[in-house]
Amino acid sequence: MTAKTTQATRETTPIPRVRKTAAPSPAVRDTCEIDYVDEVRVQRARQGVPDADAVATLAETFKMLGDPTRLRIVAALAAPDVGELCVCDLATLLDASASAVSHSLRALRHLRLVQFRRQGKIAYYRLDDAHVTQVIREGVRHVNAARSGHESASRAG
Amino acid sequence: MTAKTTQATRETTPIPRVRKTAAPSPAVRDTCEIDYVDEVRVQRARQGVPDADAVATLAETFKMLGDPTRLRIVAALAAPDVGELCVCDLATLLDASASAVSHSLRALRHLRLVQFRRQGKIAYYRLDDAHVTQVIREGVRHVNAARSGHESASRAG
DNA sequence: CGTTCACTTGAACAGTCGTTCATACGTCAA
DNA sequence: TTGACGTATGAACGACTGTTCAAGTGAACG
Repeated sequence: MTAKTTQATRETTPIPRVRKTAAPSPAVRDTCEIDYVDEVRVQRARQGVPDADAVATLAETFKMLGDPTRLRIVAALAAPDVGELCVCDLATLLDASASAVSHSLRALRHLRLVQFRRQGKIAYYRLDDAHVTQVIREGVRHVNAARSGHESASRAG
Repeated sequence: MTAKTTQATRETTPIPRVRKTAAPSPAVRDTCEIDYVDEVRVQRARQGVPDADAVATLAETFKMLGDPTRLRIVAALAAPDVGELCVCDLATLLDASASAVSHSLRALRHLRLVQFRRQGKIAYYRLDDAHVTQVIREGVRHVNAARSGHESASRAG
């Protein structure tokens, strides 16, 4: 994947540690004694962490893809030239019950990851998020590559 | 994100449905009566779904990122020029207990998403998967963009 | 040594999750 | 209208998850 990671090099020299200002009673605290082992990097790291709401949203999306059934549904819909599939076909090709598929689709719909239309009795579902589509496609490609070829082609970040 | 999605156009004309060959007793089956509503697309979809092991691996990775604490840890380590952080600093900047952070890091380590080195008492953790690093960075960027700017800039897949 | 500190780990608990089962809804054909 | 069918949904159940708490490990230091 050639992720251009601009990370700091390994620090071997000990960093001057910053002590906490007026440390609270040791029984209450569950973090360590030192305020920051490396204050500069903590500052940088802090900027990389979004606020609570954004983290919750992002985590929900990942969690949605963390279930095998939902992941397979999304992968099926993300396949080239598939576009849309009905609940029946999804249940058939995933070898799952229509109920389980419907429940999964409901969850995916709730997060706006899929979209659906009705045509008579049949409900056709399709993906509704380009980012997720891209992530899934790359993820599938990555996992397949890691299994067919030799393993780790992308260690380190 | 401009995900170039090559999906089939919406099908408006009804598709000749393929009936199941010798349908089993209706009480046993939980899928629908029809074998395939759209056999061609099901074939394509099937190719997009990896085998069970690959799906499990991919799902585990997503599930790992689906927890807010672990996601924040990874996001912190994925920030530019951070490289590595110790458990103490992570606990401090995430406002979490050292125990919770250690447990989360253990899980991330188990999936080889992070790597660590020891220097005396301190354990320094860094990301160990370039794909995950990239996905996290793009995810953070996406969520931030969706929150600051107008909302859905990337509907449809 | 013995203490302190950063970190790890196991147990335990409350909360969440995904499935199945039964049922209900709306559509279509007869 | 009646029945069949595709889908949706709520309840319920077992399984899992992430946290806290308490205890433990090994390194540094006096």
